[in-house]
Amino acid sequence: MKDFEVTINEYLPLRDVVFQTLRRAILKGELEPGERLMEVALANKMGVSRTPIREAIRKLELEGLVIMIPRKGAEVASITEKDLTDVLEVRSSLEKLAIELAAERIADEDIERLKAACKDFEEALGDPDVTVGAEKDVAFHDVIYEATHNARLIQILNNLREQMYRYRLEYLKDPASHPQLVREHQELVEALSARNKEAASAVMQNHIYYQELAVIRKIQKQQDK
Amino acid sequence: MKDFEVTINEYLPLRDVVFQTLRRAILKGELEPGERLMEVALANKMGVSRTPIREAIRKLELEGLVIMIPRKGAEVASITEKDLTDVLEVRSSLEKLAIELAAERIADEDIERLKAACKDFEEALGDPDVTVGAEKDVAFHDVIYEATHNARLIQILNNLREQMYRYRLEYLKDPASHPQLVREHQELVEALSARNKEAASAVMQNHIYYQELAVIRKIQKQQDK
DNA sequence: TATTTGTACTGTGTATACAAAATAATAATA
DNA sequence: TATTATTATTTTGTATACACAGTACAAATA
Repeated sequence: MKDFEVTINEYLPLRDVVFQTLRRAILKGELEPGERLMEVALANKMGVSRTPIREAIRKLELEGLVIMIPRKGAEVASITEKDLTDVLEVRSSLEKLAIELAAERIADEDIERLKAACKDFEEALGDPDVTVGAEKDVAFHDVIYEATHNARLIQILNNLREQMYRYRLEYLKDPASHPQLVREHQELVEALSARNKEAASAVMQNHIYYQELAVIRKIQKQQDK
Repeated sequence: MKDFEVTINEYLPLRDVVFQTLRRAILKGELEPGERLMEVALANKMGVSRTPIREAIRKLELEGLVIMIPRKGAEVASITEKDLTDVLEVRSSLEKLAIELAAERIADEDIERLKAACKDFEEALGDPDVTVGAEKDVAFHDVIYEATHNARLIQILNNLREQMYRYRLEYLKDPASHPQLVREHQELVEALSARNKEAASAVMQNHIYYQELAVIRKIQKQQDK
């Protein structure tokens, strides 16, 4: 009867569908900061009742993506440059921790996965659609995250990364920077293969630093206009 | 009419009351890991309907304090030693970041607040009720957190600290360690006053280290029994 | 006896109903 | 005309209702 084991696994409560949808919309900027999230309107638009909407909002609230005004409802939290630099400050510190832990703990098979991910990224840069490259970049860094074997660290880093979702493409848009990115990835692979903590850390700090510059430049440009 | 401006401010939706209640109960261990959170039962016990209960559970879910089993409901997440060491690993890294940022950014008036908090803590250690000391310890470290002027960092650190809520008293229970704690606090005050990043960082790392030892000892003792 | 089928029951997932607060709009008054 | 009262309207906060999945247990069947 094996043939009928179709994966009907993908069960998701409506609240989680709504949660992910709203989350993505906020991070993409489709829902603008300050915009009110009105339950009935959203419910109608998404073809569900208020209940799943409200439960999704509870999660967004805890994540800080929406703020609640008592008896007035939820509105999209506005992200200031300060918010983002705060995130970047924490993130770069934790990225440093992650790469150091990874250098200590990475398993041999993960090194193989890392090499593959590195190659994938390089190839993806050829694609005119930058999102392809962005995805492969995420995948590469995910391998490093997982090599830390610290679930909590991974969770926080993923969250911080998502906070910057709408800027994630910035550092890939300029093809002139691609060779450097590839080189840094390769250096990371090398350093991790050699379990060289210091080298890996140094490369990573540089790697992150340029991404941050790109993001901050972008923010400031946005604010000017 | 000033006289009647009694702070009726403290409006809290039921969902948040429920959230805080459950959260505290889980962190204290009153709700045991693996225990099911059944909505009607909780609703009856707390004298509310299922709705606020469910919304509170959504937040607990995102925080990782409960895990959802599809169509079966929520149960209290079990915290393993691995979970806690993961938390500690991240926390000590971020405490290091925090103290360094604080050393760079602390304002003069915050140094005064810090000195006061330091004294409060010392006095509180005389109290036979260790929770008093714990509170003052939290207050002291809060001043340092705030001195970082990084809201996101503060939020994450507060969260990590709460994860260890049930172990927070361990390092205060042995009076023999009190002099060292006080000394370290004083050294932190000194280093921060002098804006000496390296010194502050060194003291903090030591300070955290011993707390971690106490917590880990406690966990292992719990697991043995 | 072992296995299946049916049935009742429990509890979640979602929708709807109702009450109270906030806001906007309109009428009334000085 | 400006300002206050009054009334609708909108929207949240909370409670309740209903449908369906999951489970346990008993009856039926081989």
